[in-house]
Amino acid sequence: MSLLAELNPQQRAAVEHVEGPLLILAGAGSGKTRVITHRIAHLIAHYRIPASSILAMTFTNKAAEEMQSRVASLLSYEAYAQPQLSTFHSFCVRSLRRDYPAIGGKRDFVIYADDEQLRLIKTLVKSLGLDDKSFAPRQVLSKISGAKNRGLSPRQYLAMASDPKHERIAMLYERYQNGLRLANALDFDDLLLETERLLRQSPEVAERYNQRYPYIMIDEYQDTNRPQYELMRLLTSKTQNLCVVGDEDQSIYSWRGADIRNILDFERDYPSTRVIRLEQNYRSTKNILEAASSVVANNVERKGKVLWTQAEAGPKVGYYLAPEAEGEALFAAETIRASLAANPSRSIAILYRTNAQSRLFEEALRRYGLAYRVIGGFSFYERAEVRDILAYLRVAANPADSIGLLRIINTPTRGIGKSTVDSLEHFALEQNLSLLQAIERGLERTAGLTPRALQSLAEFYKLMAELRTLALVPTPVDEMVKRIIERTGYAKMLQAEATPEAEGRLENLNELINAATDAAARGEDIAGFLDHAALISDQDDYDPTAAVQLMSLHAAKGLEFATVFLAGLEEGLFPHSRTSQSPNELEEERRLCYVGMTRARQQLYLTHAARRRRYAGQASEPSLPSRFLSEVPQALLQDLSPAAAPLGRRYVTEGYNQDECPKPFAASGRPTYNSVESIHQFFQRPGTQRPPAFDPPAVPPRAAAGSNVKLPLSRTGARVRHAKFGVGTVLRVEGEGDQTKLTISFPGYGLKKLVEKMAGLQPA
DNA sequence: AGAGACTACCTTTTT
DNA sequence: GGTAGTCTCT
Repeated sequence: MSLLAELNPQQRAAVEHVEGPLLILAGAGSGKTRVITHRIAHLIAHYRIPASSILAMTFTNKAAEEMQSRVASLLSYEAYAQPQLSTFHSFCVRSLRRDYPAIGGKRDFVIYADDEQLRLIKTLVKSLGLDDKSFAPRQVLSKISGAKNRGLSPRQYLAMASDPKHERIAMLYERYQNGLRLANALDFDDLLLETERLLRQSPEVAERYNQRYPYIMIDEYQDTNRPQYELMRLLTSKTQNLCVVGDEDQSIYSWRGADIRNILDFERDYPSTRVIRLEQNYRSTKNILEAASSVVANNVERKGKVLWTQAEAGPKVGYYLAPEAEGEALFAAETIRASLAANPSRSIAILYRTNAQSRLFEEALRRYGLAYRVIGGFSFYERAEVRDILAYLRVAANPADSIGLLRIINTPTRGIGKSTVDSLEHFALEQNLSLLQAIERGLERTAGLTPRALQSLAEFYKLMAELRTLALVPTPVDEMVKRIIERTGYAKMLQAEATPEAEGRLENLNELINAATDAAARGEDIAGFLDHAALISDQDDYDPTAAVQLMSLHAAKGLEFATVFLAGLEEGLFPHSRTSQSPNELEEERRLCYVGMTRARQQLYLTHAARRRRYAGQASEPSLPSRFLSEVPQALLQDLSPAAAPLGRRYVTEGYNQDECPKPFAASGRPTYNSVESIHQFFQRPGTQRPPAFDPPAVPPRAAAGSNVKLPLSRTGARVRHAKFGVGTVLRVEGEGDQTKLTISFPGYGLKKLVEKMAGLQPA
């Protein structure tokens, strides 16, 4: 049958495997997604397994969607029932919303994401009188999360604590869980752990789920953590028809609890496992594959699979050393411009280790008038105004949510200040009440509050009571959102501000209303909408239509591009300084490098800068080349750096300092990266041909832009049309002449800052 | 007592 | 470049 015809023998074996456990070790670009989607389609079309019996877990919602559509396109008819494709987390939310009461849980819990978790930790750190420098909320949170993922209760954690600091963290852990419980909230870890508990403690539910999903598949298996593993075991205790797909070389989430043992132990826990290796790479050229393989070969902890390809060698891997980080970005922009001029539909990505690096690339691309899209960093649902309105919605749905309440109690400002909130919090803590209850009681007995504060509180309470009533009716979620924006005075506050920023925020709120309208149309209620907002990730924004994509290396997992720039290859940045202490973490960085390199189909560029400023502040500091660079065989590289710069010598040695450059793994007795001297020599080699240096578009001094002739489009309020974004409204005009930059609001795309000259705008 | 200006400190990666 | 926390003015 045609489903199998286009597969190689290993892929085919995987697709035809039906019963019993199957472990697919799939190298980068070996057709992993293809195998999963074909297998699902094959199970349905050939073995007549009902689609509804198949459950496939992915890492992101986007991946789930994509698989869904690929499966649908493989099946010649419209499947009546869809296979269940979802992330672990959304699967858990659905399960708990349905069956949590079976173990005494409440269905109407809220999900505390990052923001709320941190807020809760912060208040706890403060309430225990601890110093938030030695107990940095972020760090505390990750310790707690680590403990949870290892299955340790606060008490067990305390028992293991070997110093006062960890004893305190155990205390915080206990109070944190308590805080969640009081707020009727679950964090991301709890979603998994509580579902696990559900399946363990309710044999009836476990039985039902086992029967419901006799066929289970897991994608990106190398990035699952221990609770996910347990969950998987519980779901497959009956049939063991479990197929997992992973690649230990692409395991990059151990910091989030991903446990490589899940791959290594699989064969032990499922003794009848069949193992299939996919080692033929269909994605990249030989040069790219070889370069990437050489890097990852420096890892000790791996099964050591060898990828091969029939593809041609392709161009060499481009190498570029810029004097400054700005130059690195300009090189990318210039190269992209040339590449798009030759082939406008080429997909291009700039990948970096930290999201903060995106800024320079954005500026360079804007300077070249190139359209781009940033994945990650600040997502829509992380914007303050969006989170504010969502917090109103959450509290309306769940009045116990004190963290949410704290967020909105004085936003927009309504005269409930810090000291009022402080005394409310004290009161709530004393009486063991939620904050909203505390307000209610406080109003009754005016507990030591000023008349003015009481007045404001009474009004706020009335507002929340009204919203609560609406939520109970229940009111459609888009109606709720509109009502909140109106009734809280949020819209009025932003209108009054009358700045471009406020305009943008209003725009975002409109987007939120749109999102809510869509949700309502899909039949989602308030809780459903909130779940959706909490579980959506930046990567779900991924839109393959924009030519240039900017994202972190982590966000690039699972994607591919014709051209990839891997930027910031500098010691301390990549590998990141926080990781180079431990061999394990360093190996993870190296895998991350491997993941990044293998995203490229035809052309890969490795770039770094000799100097870089840590913050937007002044001092730029010397950077050493990343050890990963020296792990790429020299023969595969083509040096594109500007001829003018005396490479290597100056940059590499200047500012070199024994402390900054961690020693090679002396413990293992064999150095895994070259010494500074050899890097030095490596970059010294003569005779490389260099292309002529390029001139970035010049930025003339402001005063020099003499002509005050304003193009007709550059006035605020003008309606313009853009080829990609459609019709939008000009919100702000900066600069003059050729340098005129317009901030334009495009419905559906948000705010864009464009260089007028380059953007090709038409009056609309 | 609250609101707005000012300043130190910061940044890994994210479901 | 951004934000959370502190200081100062109303």
